[in-house]
Amino acid sequence: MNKRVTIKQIAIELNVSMMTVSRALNDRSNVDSRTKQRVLETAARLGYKPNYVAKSLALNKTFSIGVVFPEISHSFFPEVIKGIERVASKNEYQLILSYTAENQSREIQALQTLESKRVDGILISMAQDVDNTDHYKVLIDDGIPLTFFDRCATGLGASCVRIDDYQSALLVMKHLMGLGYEKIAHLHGPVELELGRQRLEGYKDAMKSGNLSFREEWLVESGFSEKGGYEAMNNILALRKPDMPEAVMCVNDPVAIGAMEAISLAGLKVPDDIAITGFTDDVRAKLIRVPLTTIEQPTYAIGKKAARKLLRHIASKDEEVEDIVLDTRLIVRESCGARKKSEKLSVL
Amino acid sequence: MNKRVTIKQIAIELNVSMMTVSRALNDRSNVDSRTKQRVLETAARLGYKPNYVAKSLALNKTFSIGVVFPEISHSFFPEVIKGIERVASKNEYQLILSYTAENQSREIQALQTLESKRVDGILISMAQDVDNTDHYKVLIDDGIPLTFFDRCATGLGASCVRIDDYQSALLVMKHLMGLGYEKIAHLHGPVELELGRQRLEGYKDAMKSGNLSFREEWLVESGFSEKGGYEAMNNILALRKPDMPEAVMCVNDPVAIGAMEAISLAGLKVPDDIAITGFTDDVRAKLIRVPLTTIEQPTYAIGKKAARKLLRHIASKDEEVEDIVLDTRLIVRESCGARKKSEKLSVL
DNA sequence: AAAAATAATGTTAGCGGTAACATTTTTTCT
DNA sequence: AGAAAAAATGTTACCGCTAACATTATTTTT
Repeated sequence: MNKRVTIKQIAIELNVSMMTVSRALNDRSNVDSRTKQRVLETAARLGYKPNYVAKSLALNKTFSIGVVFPEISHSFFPEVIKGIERVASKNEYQLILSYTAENQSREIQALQTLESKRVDGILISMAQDVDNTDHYKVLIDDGIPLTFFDRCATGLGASCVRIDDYQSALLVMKHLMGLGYEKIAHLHGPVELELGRQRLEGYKDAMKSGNLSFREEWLVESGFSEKGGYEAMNNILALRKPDMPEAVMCVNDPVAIGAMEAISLAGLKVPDDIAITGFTDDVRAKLIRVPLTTIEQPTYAIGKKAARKLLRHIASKDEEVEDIVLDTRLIVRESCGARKKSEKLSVL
Repeated sequence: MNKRVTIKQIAIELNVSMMTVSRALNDRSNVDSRTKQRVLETAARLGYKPNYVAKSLALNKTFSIGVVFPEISHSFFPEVIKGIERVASKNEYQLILSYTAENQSREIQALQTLESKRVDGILISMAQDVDNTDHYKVLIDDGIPLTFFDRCATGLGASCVRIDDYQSALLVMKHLMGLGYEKIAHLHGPVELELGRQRLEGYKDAMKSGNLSFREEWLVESGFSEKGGYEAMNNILALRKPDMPEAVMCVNDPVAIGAMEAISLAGLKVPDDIAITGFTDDVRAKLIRVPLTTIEQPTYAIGKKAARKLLRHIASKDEEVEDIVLDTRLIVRESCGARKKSEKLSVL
């Protein structure tokens, strides 16, 4: 391995100053075009590779943004990251990814490291068990642009790109209630997260507006995983017959899938015995035995919008803090019996 | 935003030299314990955050590794990355991710940027359309540890973590042939990739060893996507009846899923009319209407092993170059009729 | 208690690049 | 042609931190 080529060596080679070389390499205006030419040639000949570490130190800018996310196994976050990557790479930013596994301490650790790496900004989707926002405040106080996506912290003066969880929950509930379901349960996400609260509120308000009373036992926290959904559903299934809900609105698709598994193992059928709804439109939602009625989120767009917003925050300290809310869409499949009913109708 | 706290400020505050502060912060042995105590306290009080950019420049080490991968939408790579992340974060390395979208020029660009960012090493899975390996050689010549995973370039003296594609292909073929299929087609991946060639060789050798003749029309390149599988399958379906294969071995699950779509749209049934096999065990494989017989890869383990190997290369220039081959397993589901047949058997 | 060994701290220089200002060269203008 | 303006290049200092060597303070040894 040859010693790394530096600007200095190019300068010596051409008998000019380092600054001239630097200017030529960065395509500044005030360099003689012939000089620039010679510099470029020599750089190529010697195999010069700029050292971004040194450049970052001198410029106090790293051209990298941190992306902190809680989960990677399911389809939502990879797709969001793809959107982020698209925008970042177009703007010559690199992504430093940190996975938190839904764990607050890992999240804190990740943010500290990213700050020490002096990333120019951070995109973050909160971990499930985050119970306070001090570690975000530190970053904001230190002037590091921070933009949330999907799972946002409120009241910190940071931008956020998300869907309208409350309205989307209403959408789902309207659908269920329109199909005549009255006893509706909700496997909800962590109430520490705004997203969990909003979907829960949507559920409650929909029940209220439909004059439907609900039992406390119909509210079970499930987290966001299949396992959580499975266990939460088993709590529901353990209820006495008269207390058993006819439909269950799940906080997301993995939970819904876990719940369906529990229902199936209990010898019951979806949607005949219990209707199920999801949220997210996981790749699996349309493929499972009973395709899942769910909310479609503009996943890729969330990533792109979030990245764009962050880049604007990076470009200007005065960029306005925004709460960007993207539209969702209800996808009706078979897990609530709607399709079947309409099929029946068409047969009539 | 307060000005950033540096070692210098701590040094002035305590009236010691910067070196003493540096040593204390890095927990070196030869610092008076009381001094160390005072430094740590002051650092905490002032809100000192180490600047890794400066540290990296001084030490010529960035504690970050680049991960270059071609696809993120399906489940394979996210799972591998999860494995990589696990090992990296345990060793206090950060991941800089670069997504190439199966595109060689993006791959080249990504590698250049990573080199300029002076990552300590790079993990890479080749893009589909890579047709030469010069850009890898540059890195290797520059002494940057490079380890391939899943899709490896051979003959470059770089370590590689992968499965045995040839043997796995044989496994699939043996299964099909054991079920009595003789007219077997293969939707193959790009032959530029070792992986594509190996699976293709496995197919050919299996046919040969079974004394089965095959037509050239049964070999169709499909790439790695659903769309590619769909289109390639349509080529097969356009064959005259007597030339039609009874089974199709697909290079991976997305291709198999695309192929099944094409078959279904052609009004045919899997496995009754045509049997299908996949490769990868995508999350969807067991969920689709006709669950897919496929090869299970130790995805997470590939990530972990690759990361460990790379870290060892980083730690020592003398680390032996290895070709690490992990075991796979055939998962028999219903897309070849095997399950059904055995069910029939049990009824008898 | 003086010499030797050890521990603690300090000094200098450099990692590779760039901003800001200074100087020299070239061009433009009257 | 000489002054002024513009263009090209050079010099100095610094970004924040650490290695390597130098020095000073402390402890150990006989």
